[in-house]
Amino acid sequence: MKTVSRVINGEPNVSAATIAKVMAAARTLDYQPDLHAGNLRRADGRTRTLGLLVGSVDNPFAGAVHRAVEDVALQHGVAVFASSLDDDPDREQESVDAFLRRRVDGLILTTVTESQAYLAPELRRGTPVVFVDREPAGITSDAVVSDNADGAALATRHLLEGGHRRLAYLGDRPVIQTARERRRGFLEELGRAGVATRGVPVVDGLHDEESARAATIALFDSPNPPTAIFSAQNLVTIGVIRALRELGRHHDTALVGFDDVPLGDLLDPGVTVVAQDPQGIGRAAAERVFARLDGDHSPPVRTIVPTRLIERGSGEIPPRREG
Amino acid sequence: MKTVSRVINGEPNVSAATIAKVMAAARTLDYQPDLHAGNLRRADGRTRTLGLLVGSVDNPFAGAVHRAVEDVALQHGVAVFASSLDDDPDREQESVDAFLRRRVDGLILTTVTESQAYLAPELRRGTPVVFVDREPAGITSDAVVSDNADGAALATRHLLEGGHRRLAYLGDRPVIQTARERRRGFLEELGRAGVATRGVPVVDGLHDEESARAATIALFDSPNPPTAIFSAQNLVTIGVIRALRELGRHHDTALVGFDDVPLGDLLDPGVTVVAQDPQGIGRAAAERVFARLDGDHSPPVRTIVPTRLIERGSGEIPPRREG
DNA sequence: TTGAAAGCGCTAACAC
DNA sequence: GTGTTAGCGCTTTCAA
Repeated sequence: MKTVSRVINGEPNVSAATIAKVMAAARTLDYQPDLHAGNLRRADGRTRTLGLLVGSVDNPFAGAVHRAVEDVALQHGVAVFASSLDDDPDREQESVDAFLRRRVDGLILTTVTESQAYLAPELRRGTPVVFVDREPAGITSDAVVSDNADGAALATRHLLEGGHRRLAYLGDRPVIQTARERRRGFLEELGRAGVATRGVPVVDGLHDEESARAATIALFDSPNPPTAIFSAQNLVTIGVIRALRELGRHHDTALVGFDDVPLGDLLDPGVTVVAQDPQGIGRAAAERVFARLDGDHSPPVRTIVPTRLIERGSGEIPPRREG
Repeated sequence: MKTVSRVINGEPNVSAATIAKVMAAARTLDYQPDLHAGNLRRADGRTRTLGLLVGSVDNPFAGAVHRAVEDVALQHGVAVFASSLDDDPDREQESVDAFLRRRVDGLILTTVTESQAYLAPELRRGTPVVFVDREPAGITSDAVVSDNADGAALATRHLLEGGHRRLAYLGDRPVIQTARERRRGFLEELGRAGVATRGVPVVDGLHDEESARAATIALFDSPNPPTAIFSAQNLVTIGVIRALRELGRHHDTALVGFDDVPLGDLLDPGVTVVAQDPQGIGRAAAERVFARLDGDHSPPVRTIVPTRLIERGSGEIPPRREG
């Protein structure tokens, strides 16, 4: 009997006796319905599956985003494919293709390609695409991001208010949209404060602890080293901390990082950061996907998840007085 | 023409002209093959999909495992579903069901159920199941684990060799197999060293930073507090560190943790740990799955990934001399 | 309340 | 080299 389908899906109009028989058989055979086979014919065409692309699944920011997405997805009976981007445009394309070939119902993406126009056909087909962490280019779709320029300005203002005038910027590669925004926020805040930006060290292209560490050491190998550092990324902040310790400068050089650092409150000094809210970002992104799936056809939304300054000590170190 | 299939899959015996025509059409229509539809009929029945269940995707240990699994899977063109267990047996069952309904080719599981016998039918069906971090119960299958008892003994021996005799154990809930193993390793090592275990504080059931912090504070609210602590889990270690600082005891109480702690080398004192190798565990587990899929039908293998002691300071603090 | 027939998008097997 | 036919496990539609 093909009434089996009715029983499995809990549809009405089946006699109790039939239900019992089918259930018994299912148990004996360890039957598990094949979701994908059903989806092939099902009216809504949903695979109850979602694709998530993050920086790397082993990075704490991404982990928090992932977890929040999973929690929302779980409530909808949706499973999530997770992949790591590694800031590699080819990997982005391959991951997205892999998701699409598996007919995910929605996409939550951190991207590194110059343009995501390649997603236009999929968007037209009705697949919800939500960008997280970084905003899309060459295409318009929902996005959930931190206000990077604003957060960077907040960090910078904090240092300026502490009396610093010799600041330095250390950040990630400018191909990354958030890196550009954070640098912009830093420079604009200096401008607003009337601090001349020429002569301010702006070191780009740092991607891991080691390059940040080396750059910091180089920075201090100059006649007039900065009294305060704004490090615009996670790993960069850690590299800076290592360097300052090596130089014995961690108690006389102020540091504010963008994005929180694990155990940042237990270090000495505590690490002052502009923290993002990765959980909030993940949740908002997943909710956006499900709203779209539920028929929300309003224009694309840009959701900004606030950042906040957490003072822990390193950002409150006053400028050195020099003779 | 249904020769399309041949072109898409790069099969031989198609003329160049036909290939070109098909490719052009595919491009125009933004065609993406439906992997699942194909799988329905394909001989090998592979979905090129894998299910991974970890403690929580936002925990650093799990993140590293996940990343390693992803890297191996990627080489095989396999996408991975990741879910969080939260040490909840119901969640385990639901996640596994969700994976099975999606016909994953293999399963990599951290479990918390008392018995995983419920997987027997799936195993008989030929789906490779590899247990990670914790060993299976009620069923036999491949497993990739750290040697928990051995690692705990290593940590304990290190403290004993430092001259400590008043040790304390702080660990996770004993429903968790690794927690039991680590406790066993600790107690057995004390026995081997001829240290009486009665009177040694063994605090179980700690699951997060806060409970570990409270337990540590309680420990010091006694006439003869320990001079050395073995904390048998990640978050427990962090809770202990917080408590020791609050008590001003972090420089006169030795501490060795099981499982590494982020930035453990930057704290003061540096955190001595018995580190696991989550990357190695993830890689080995994924390789096991693919070996099984490639036809390896040898008996189940238990792979032990070594732990290692990393001395950073906290574990080398000598016992207090008391008057 | 139940079942039979068709078809989802693809691949297998076998013609042509 | 290319096309045809059948069928994977399910849901849809419609008839009984």
